[in-house]
Amino acid sequence: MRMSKLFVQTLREFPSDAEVVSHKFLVKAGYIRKLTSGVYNYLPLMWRVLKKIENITREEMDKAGAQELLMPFVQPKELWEESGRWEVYGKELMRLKDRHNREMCLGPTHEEIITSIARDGLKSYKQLPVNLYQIQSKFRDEVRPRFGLLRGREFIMKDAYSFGTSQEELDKEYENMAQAYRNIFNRCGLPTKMVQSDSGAIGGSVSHEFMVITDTDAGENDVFYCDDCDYSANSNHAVSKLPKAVVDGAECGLKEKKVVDTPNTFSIDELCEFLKVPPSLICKCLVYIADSKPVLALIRGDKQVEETKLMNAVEAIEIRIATAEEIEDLMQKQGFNAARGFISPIGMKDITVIADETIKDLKNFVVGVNEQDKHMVGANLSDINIDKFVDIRLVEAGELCPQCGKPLKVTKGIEVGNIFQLGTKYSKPMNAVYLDQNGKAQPYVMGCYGIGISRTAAAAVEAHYDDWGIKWPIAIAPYHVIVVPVATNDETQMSVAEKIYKDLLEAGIEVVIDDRNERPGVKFKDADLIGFPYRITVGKTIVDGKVELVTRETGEKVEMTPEEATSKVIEFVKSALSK
RNA sequence: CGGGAUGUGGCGCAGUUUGGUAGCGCACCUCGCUUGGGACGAGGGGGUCGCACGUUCGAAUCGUGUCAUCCCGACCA
Repeated sequence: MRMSKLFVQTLREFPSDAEVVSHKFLVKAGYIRKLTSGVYNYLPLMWRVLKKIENITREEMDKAGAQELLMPFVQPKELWEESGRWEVYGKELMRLKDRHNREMCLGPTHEEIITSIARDGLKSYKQLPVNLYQIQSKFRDEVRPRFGLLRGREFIMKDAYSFGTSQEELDKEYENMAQAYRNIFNRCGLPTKMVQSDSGAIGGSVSHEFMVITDTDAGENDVFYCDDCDYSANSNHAVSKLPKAVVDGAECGLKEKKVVDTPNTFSIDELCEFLKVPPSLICKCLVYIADSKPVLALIRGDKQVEETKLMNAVEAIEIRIATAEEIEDLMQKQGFNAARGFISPIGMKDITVIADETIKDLKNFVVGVNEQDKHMVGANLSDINIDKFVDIRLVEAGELCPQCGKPLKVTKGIEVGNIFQLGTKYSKPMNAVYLDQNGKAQPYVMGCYGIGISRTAAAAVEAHYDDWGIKWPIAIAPYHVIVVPVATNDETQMSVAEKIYKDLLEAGIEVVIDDRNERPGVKFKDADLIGFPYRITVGKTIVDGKVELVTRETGEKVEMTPEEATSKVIEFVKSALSK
């Protein structure tokens, strides 16, 4: 490719609306352009990167025995009603009507469609197991799209779905996919961590996420991990053992149960200060709204609630903390007069009370009594009605690994892939069945496996960049090398550059020659920004028969003959791609 | 959904307070000059200021409405 004809416009400045490095550089280097909120044009350079990631994914999926197909982007409401998700999916599902006023949606994921395909085509146990996948655009109408390609509304995803006859078969395919995913991300030059996670709205039981660990602020997930063993988990799923804390009020002189005045203690801090007790002695009571019903969550005062865990505990689809008005409303209905800071399960009727495991160990503790400016001290579990004890606690760094007891660490991660065990969550309601050996109809045991292709590209930038621009791993770089003649009006430089260009092309290397009549500074800056893994500079030193080979990743510059540079690049690229 | 802010050529911005018919840098075109880290000079093309209505002799500028975009929050009693 000739740089003079390459469709790319690099910008002198970062776009004003970009926050994270991948967004900034992808726009500045001319890879993407925003069309509307959360929706981007993939310009030629970007499309080359995306196709490379797609192809690596495709090769590894095929190698793992999966079969590619392509499903429609527009889907009919009827299928979504069968699974029950038309009602529960919420506003992220982009709904529309056709000219006949029939309701449709844009696919945010394809469980419904693939299940309908499977039940039409997979009638016998003899055909199973099967794994089908596609690579396609998805649309999710995010509340707040941001971070460029990392959290867009339209994005490219590889989604695979497996169908089998048993949990054993699913376990096997799940591990098979986990290995395929490791291969894919390794080949993309992106080290990932496979972490346990919550299965969220898609449902199912077992699930893992593949996280790219970065030091940039683009990671939206907290990942807890242990250096001493293999434990790692997303914050919505992580568990831990707690270090020792004061959990018996007797240690602070709170042996006797009584209600005391605690004026203006709206927060845990204020309450602790007033009563001279540590926060670990307080039974914190939070009001949540789960699917528009209030629930009470109890947790030790020094700990925080992980909402996803709580959501699962009450089997809700949506959960959020109650507003001041909702609390007021609740208190009125319950016949109490107390505001935030004094809410309590004591005396509440007809309301679900979920207590975190940390509450179990409390003795002679402090808890509200639904009376303004009062708390009960020396309280015990027998004073409270609790529906169930569940771990609803948000893990914090420094707490102890559930497997080996060493302190856990936390880091930011970008989720680029996930795998779920769906079981019969979709096959049952959609009556997607096969006939077993006995001729009996059985629902498929399903798994689903996703990779955010466009997000992976952005994550690669987050993981590989410097002040000057992107440093693509060779396997997913739009081109492998750029040949830069410093002065285009110098015949020797140009003819040597053209020769190198031609030789590289013939060797199957993806090469760009910067034939623009620009000053060298412009060419070098663009090359660094766009992120070519290698640059061969043909300049003045050509009179000594030397050109310069620059490695973008390390910045290393070596002088050598044009022939040496050519064969080095061929060697480097071939060896990198064979990995 | 709540709060804040912004919409002026492809990108980044000034002008709006104190209405007078649009400007700067980059990018783009032409010529010259230059060629190892975003040169320079000269000339040039492109926008009616998100949109609508209104006030006015006159609106980018004032008013009302509307659309869009971005940031923060939706967080712990």
